[in-house]
Amino acid sequence: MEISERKKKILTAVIDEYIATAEPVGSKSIVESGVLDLSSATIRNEMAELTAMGFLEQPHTSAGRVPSPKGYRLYVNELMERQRLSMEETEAINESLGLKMKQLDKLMSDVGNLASTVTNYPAVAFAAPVAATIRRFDLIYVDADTFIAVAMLSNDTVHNKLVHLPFSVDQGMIQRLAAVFNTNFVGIQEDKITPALISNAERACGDTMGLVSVIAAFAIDTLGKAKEGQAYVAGASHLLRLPEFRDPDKAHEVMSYLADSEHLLGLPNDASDDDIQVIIGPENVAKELKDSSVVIARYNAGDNMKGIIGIVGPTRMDYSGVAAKLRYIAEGLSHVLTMPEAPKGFEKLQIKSKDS
Amino acid sequence: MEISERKKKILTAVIDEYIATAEPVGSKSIVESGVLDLSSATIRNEMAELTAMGFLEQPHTSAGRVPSPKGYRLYVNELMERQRLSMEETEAINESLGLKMKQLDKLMSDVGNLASTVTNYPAVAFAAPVAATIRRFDLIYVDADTFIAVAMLSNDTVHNKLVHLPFSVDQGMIQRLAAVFNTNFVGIQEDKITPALISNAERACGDTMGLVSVIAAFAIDTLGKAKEGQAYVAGASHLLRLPEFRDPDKAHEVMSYLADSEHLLGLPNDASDDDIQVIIGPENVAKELKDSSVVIARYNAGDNMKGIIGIVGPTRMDYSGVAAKLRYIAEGLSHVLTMPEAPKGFEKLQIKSKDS
DNA sequence: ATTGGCACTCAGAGGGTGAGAGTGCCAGTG
DNA sequence: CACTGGCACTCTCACCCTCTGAGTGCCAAT
Repeated sequence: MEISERKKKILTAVIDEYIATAEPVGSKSIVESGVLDLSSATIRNEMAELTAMGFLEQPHTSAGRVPSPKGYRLYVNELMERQRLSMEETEAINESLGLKMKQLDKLMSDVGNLASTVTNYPAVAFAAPVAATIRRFDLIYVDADTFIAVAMLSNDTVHNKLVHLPFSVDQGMIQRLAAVFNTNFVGIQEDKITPALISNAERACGDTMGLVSVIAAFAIDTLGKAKEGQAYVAGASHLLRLPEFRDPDKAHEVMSYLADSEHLLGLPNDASDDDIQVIIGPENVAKELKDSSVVIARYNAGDNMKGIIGIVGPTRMDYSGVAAKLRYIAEGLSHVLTMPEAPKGFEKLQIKSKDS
Repeated sequence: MEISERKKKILTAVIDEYIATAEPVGSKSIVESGVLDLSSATIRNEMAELTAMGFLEQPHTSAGRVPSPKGYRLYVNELMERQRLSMEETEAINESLGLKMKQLDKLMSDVGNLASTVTNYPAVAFAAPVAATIRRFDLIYVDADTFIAVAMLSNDTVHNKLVHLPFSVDQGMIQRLAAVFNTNFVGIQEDKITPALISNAERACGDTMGLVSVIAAFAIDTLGKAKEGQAYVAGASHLLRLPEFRDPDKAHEVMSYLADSEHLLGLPNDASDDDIQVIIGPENVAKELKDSSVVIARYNAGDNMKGIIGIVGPTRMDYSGVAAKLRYIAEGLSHVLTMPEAPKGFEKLQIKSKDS
């Protein structure tokens, strides 16, 4: 079944209108939009056919048409025009990106907030789970019963933990521990940290008080976090602004789904494209999102770590605008994150820290 | 104006009933509750007086009574009984607490989640802002153009930052930098980090490439975070479950208020009590919360850092239950956080890391 | 002081109605 | 033959009205 050029134009007009108003679109408003020089009767006939072909839907006999998921899909794939951002928008984004610290794990919640603010939809940001290993290990001696464990992972994130002990250790022991961890725990994956390995390490540095266990627990925890990924949601309350979520039960369903980060990490399973990915309504595996659409962009943070940033909204979403904004943010992020730290003048930093 | 014992009993019955049902309470249901052996007419008279005294309110002439903020206040201060937690509840809380890492800044979101789950209300958790100083500074050399900056603050939190440079530095320089920072930047507050100080430090270690600035920016950022405190919200979607937030506009108002952590940090300004603090409806300074109540508990994390955990809900809140749960969590936390790290057997840690 | 009774009030549910928006179809037209 | 104007038809939604029932306030009786 072919779809004529004219039908495409009508479909586009219907979707644009519906995205703007959230109300079923009648033949008359298409005529008024002026994209086609036809009478409403002709449009009606065409719309009837589009309905028969499954691109539009009719809430009830005497209402206008509403795009179906299939309609949105065609729109996203072919019809929508690539939107450009306004000066204000690009500037706002640039500014936010410039101010941020450059470490992915600390960045995610900020990026989520940024995306949510810019799009007016809830945003989810997460680091794609990777099987990370420890690249480097340090123990910093603070005082007799306190030290800091620092682990740098293969994905370029750094984690630390302050450890208070109920007994004293001397600085030599700390150094031995660090050395042992750097030889035995570096480069291995989480599941390779076995009780046997621990015992070995304990013997190697003469630890009888379970210090190795404490540090190993930290290592496992840290690697576990990397493996599971971590997700943030920002701006969930934007949902309540939208007419399709005025029903509190529906809003609650989606919001509690988003609140559980386990769910979110399942979102981008079919990682493939470099570009924007759009998941429309029923295409979502999760039934809680069957009336919602998700737009996802990926960004790179060095070789080993990928971040994902997504927007959740109703199927009637401003796909074009959201895609443009996400694309811009993701590109900017990749750029910022892969660039080395450029020392700047201090004055600038001072100002920045004040209005943050 | 005295309030008789009998009036108190009636008020308590009205509030308990209203908390449970969210609907105006009539004289008849008080009789049925069986707390007093009186006829509905007598109760009516008493309720009329309670209304005149301002403890109850009437939505309209022929509806039952609803507690006023003044009524809730009396209830919270005098009438409500201290609830005990069930075995299941205490166990659930204990388990969650036991599994957590012991660093306050990493703990907050977890604690928020816990509180929200246990109470079924949205929870906010934040570290009380303190004017922290850096207690200790370390730079870890990774490779020629990469190092890790680690700062331990006076409030016993540790922050790190991975720094990639667009040029090389040698290990000696890193050591000089660390030494300079440890002599010049330790023990001072954020606003004492001036351009003059930076220049001095630059001269002291012969830095011409802005390295000192980069590290100083990290210091400022870290101290700034401590000074501003940091807030997390968990379980905001619980609001939507409640009849008083079925109006999406109202829900939106409160949720977006909660989403902005700046607002939250203003909440506990009048820190004073050691115990639970209850803020009822219009007692809130923020007008967005004028129909909501906030229950706050404080916990200690070492000498210099205080954490706060709060629950936000409608004025019709299960004050007694929420207070009991928060109290329990806060006590447990204080306990866990002030205890030194007790090394445990590895098997336990292994299991723990799997089901987390 | 307490109670049973009664008249009164008022929000909210239920039901009927009309307006308006939109459709489908058909006959007419260039 | 594609397009259009017109018309009958459909259906939702907003509005209004009525009626019910819960709850009150007050009063006379105990």
